[in-house]
Amino acid sequence: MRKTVAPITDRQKTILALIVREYTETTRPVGSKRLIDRYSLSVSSATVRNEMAALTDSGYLRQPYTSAGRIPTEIGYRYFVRRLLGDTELPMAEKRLISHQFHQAPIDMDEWLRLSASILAQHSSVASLVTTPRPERALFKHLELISIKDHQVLLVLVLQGGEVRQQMLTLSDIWDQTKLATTAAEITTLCAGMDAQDIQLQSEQKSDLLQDISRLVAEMMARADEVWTGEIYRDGLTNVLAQPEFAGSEAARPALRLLEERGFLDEVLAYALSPNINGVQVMIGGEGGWEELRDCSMVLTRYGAPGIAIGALGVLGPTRMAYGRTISTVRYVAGLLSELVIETFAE
Amino acid sequence: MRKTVAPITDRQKTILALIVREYTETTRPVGSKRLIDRYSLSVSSATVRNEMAALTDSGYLRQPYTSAGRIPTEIGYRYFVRRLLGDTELPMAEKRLISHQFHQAPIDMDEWLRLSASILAQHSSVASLVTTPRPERALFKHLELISIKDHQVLLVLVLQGGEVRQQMLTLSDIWDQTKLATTAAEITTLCAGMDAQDIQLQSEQKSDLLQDISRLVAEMMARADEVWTGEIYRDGLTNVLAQPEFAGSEAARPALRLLEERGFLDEVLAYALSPNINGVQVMIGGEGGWEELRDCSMVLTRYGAPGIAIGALGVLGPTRMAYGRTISTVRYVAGLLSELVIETFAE
DNA sequence: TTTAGCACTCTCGAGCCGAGAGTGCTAACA
DNA sequence: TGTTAGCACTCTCGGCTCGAGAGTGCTAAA
Repeated sequence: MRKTVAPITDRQKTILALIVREYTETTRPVGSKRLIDRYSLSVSSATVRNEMAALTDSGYLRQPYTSAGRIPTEIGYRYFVRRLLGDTELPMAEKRLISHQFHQAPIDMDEWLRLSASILAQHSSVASLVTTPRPERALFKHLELISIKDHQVLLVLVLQGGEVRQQMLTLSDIWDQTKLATTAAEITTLCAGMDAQDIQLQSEQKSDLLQDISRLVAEMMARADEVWTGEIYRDGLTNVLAQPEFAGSEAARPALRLLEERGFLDEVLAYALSPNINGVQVMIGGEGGWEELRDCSMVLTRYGAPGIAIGALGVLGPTRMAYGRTISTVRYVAGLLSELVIETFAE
Repeated sequence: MRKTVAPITDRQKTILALIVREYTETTRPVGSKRLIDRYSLSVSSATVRNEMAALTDSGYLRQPYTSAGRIPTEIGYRYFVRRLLGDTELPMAEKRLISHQFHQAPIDMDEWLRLSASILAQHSSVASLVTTPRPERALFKHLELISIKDHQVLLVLVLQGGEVRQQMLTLSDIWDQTKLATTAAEITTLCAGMDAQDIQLQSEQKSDLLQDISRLVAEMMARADEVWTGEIYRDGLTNVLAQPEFAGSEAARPALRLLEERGFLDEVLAYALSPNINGVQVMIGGEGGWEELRDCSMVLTRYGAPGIAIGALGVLGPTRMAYGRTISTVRYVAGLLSELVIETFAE
């Protein structure tokens, strides 16, 4: 299996790239004849055959059955994406189109996210995934306590960056709105700009209602840090089903099923958001160890700005996807969203 | 086509019910022989054949091809659901199971809704749909204005019932936090318990910042009334794909696609929420005029309590679904959610 | 090292066929 | 008049064969 390091000639690179390209377009195994017919290669089909045999030995290609055309293996795709695929830019016309859609929409983060998901899905005929942005570390901004009924109090916590979290709580005693407002104002002053830990620490010196509430606030902020409670916008799930390789087969179902599972989403998002990862990430054929994604790939990236707010977005499609186009679309949309995040949240 | 009014004997009713039942279990056309084998009918297969021929003439049954078994038509299903299907109750054991799952979960409306979607989906192997609850008419509760940066102000609007809506706005002048807080408090006092229209009306007598803000509040509340901006929880989309009648065919894809379309969801939810509709509604085979749902049915209902908060939930599955079971599950989950809404929001 | 030629392999779709399930009709029966 | 047994007939479905076509690997010559 360590054959991946096998040397690969320039001509083999060309052929591999052509096969990936041809296969992503036709969804059929690519033969030597087809290759020289379609692309003006200066060698004969026999030579191509020899090179293809070599690429097959090295693990970059495979044959679905004896004496059929070749299909890229996961290794082949990976090599293609990492080495052969230059940094493709989205054509200017498409950029303009997308940018136009963005600036037409109402100025509302929710709508922008929904729109991003929709654009990604349509543009590459894949399923898309966009999270809400949030600060890397939740920082306290403002607290409000609103009496709803008897013991019931609505706690509204505003984080720096404008994220709002609410929670209903039941107090053991009854407090009137004035008292609640005073308490909220007090905490707002005391905790301004603090993170979960700071608030937790200093809550210990307080007493009574003040202590209870600020401890709860600390908890809410800690939760905001570790679990992605934000919304996840999805779109185009059915695009994947429309792909010819999944037609009439059940293969796509488990992959789509995964997009409904919180555990999977948390893991994937955590990966995309991890600070040591930069740029657009491509996971080919379930690299992450998710058996269900065998015939699928994901293209993920982070967006936003460190210190302000970050989020993740990405795409799930067949392993045979137009990586160049998809990657550049994902990158471009992430760029647009980043700008919007900065405009909206910067302080 | 007006044959639906054709008289139908008791024996025919029995046979229709058995065919629906048998077909939902086996997914195959049901023949006369199979029917008397499986169920102890006191007549011969020839008699059953005669009755089946009559039911076919009347439009309740159809044959996929000459001399095959029978399948219920949409008319057949509709008759079955409206007339033959009594008010089935969920078995006690299942009720207990579901209720247990509910009371184990954390006390958080979001989680409950997510859980409801998941229970509905799993329990009937269908795709499910659950909206957040909200008051029938948005009523003002509390307003908060938080200075974020220079001209940027975060407006947090709390509606009666605890729904929170936020919006970022840019003011032409710079106001400090104290001034903003005073303004917010003023509006909070003035507008307590009002609806969108009242606020709109009285905003005209005010001036300056006060007028701008309260007009904006009125707009936000009006929007809350007409468009469902709340989250819609979905689950089990892939369950539909797993149904044998959709295996290896593209038929289910357009239906699932519909569940991603805002326009469809808005219409369906508006229907389920319309006050003149009561109880569980069944839409068979795209009754609403949605061509994409030809082979699908929806089971929808409202939940919550009028005057407090209401929401909608439902299910989308193949026309051949276990209506009894599905309807009672939908009804039961709606009941549980209603209780939770009342507990949480009642005042 | 490249290429032409060739025999060989394997899939895919079409066509064929028999088993099986189910029907409608007829005639007898209660 | 409603029910039933018997029967000839119909149609699908799965398995089978088979030939066309695409593609290969090998060999030998350039």
